[in-house]
Amino acid sequence: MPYDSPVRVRFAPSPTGQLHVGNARTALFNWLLARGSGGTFVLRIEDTDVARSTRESEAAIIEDLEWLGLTWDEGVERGGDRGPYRQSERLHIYRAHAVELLSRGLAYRCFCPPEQLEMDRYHALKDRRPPKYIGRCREISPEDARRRAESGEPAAIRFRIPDNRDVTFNDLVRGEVTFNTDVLGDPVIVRSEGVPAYNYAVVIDDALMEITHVVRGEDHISNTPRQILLYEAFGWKPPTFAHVSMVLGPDHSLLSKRHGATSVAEFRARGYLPEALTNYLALIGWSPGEGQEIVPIDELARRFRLEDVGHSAGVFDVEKLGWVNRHYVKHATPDRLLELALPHLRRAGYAEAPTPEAVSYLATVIPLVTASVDRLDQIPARLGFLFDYSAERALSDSAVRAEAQASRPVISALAEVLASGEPLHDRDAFRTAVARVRERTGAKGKTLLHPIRLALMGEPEGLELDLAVPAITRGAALGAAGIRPISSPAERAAALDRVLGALASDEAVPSPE
RNA sequence: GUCCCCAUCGUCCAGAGGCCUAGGACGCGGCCCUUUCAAGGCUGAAACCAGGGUUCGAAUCCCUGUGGGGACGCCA
Repeated sequence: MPYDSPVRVRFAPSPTGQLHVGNARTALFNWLLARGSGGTFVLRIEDTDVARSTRESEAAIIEDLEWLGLTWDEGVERGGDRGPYRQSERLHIYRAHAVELLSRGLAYRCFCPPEQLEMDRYHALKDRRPPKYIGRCREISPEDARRRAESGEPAAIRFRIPDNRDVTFNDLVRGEVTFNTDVLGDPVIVRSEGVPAYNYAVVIDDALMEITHVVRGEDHISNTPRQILLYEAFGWKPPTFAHVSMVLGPDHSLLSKRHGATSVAEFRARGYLPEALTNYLALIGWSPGEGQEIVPIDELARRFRLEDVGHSAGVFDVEKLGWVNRHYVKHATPDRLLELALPHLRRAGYAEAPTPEAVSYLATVIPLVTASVDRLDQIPARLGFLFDYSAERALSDSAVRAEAQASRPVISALAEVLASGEPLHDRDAFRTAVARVRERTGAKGKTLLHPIRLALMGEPEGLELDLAVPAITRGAALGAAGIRPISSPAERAAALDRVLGALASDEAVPSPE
């Protein structure tokens, strides 16, 4: 049995910006572990960086977690009996524990001004020494230190790291890891403003919140020995640690903004589905086995084991995310698709304020293009043939224009047939019209359909005409129903024929070029 | 610089000494379908970082090297 007691895990973001997909993956792994084992998932906000933390970021992160479906049982906005869950509201707790450490001589006051520390660091780096705190204030007597602090001299509190000791822990994903304390340097646990520092606050919180498994990014692995020493100082049993590998960009550096979208919010805005993102994120550094790739989140929770998480960093592959997303888009219900696609259509200016009729029209037309789309924000472009028809633009490519000019008879015939015939409400009506054009011109195959496509859709490629033409016809019948008006097939054919006619008479006159 | 972690196709994973002439997925190429582009189906190319051990036998274990990543902060 992998986990003897009920698992309590946590995700502890600092509200200093958007939720990064790498952190989202960490949150996901925690969530999967909790859900898969009937454990508890705690959300704690680490807002001890007063300068950078904002309530806006906190709200944004919470929104993203909820959107992803990574619900938490205990924590901010949900409560629980081990709160408060915002570190800025736990200052008294940190203070009390720091006083204890101080009185036991396990911590000491440090009066080194920040500028001094910066210099130390600079020189250490220059002399190729580890840039750790050199311990200048280590030996100040507690009495002196207290006097200086009470006289108003700014003092941080540092934790005393013992000399030359091996600290070993058994990492659930990496196995046994050992650090010697000599590489460590005494960390600040309480800043001179009285606010706790990360390495200290996490320990207090994880211990008091009874976290059993600390699952976090590999970038924290070298913080672990310091934290273990802190647990020991308080006589607490450290949790089990599990450091999951990092997520990299295509160039193998840490995934960052210069690689493009990195935040959950951006992916949401681009029209990725939450289940696609969680599914894909789970696939970085882990595999459900049996060659399966498309696995819904509940199933992931059932199969996920920390022991199976890979050891090496993984490159974030937008292409594969796109593939996963496409899968979920294809399987989404029409209603949901409509709801999700509407904002994108609005932004494109295609559907500012659609009437109920227009909405039900859009509901029929959106599924036509979803199979060919990786993201929902690509839907407007795929639907451009409806809202954005222009005979002039259809002919802007010279090769296309040449073909169209050669096919002018087909286009003229089409314009005539459509001017007098029935609207092309369905595919049979369309095929009948095509047959008439064929009879009149003798054209068939490509020479028949290519010009017709160009005339009706304004594009040499795209959706099947059998599907597109009825959609155009029905859209045109709608008029201006809070959407951008759609011109009818008859109007389109006439327009293209007219432009082609103008072109022909222009060319009859020798051009000055 | 010091310490820590890591190392299988371009990418993500499978592989826990013989089942490996290394498997799957994304992507890429080809073919099919099709009036077009996609989608879909089929198919192909593509990897065990190097060198030493251990062993009858190593992608799998050990060592060294190399490469990549992380950390060393009054950021988290």
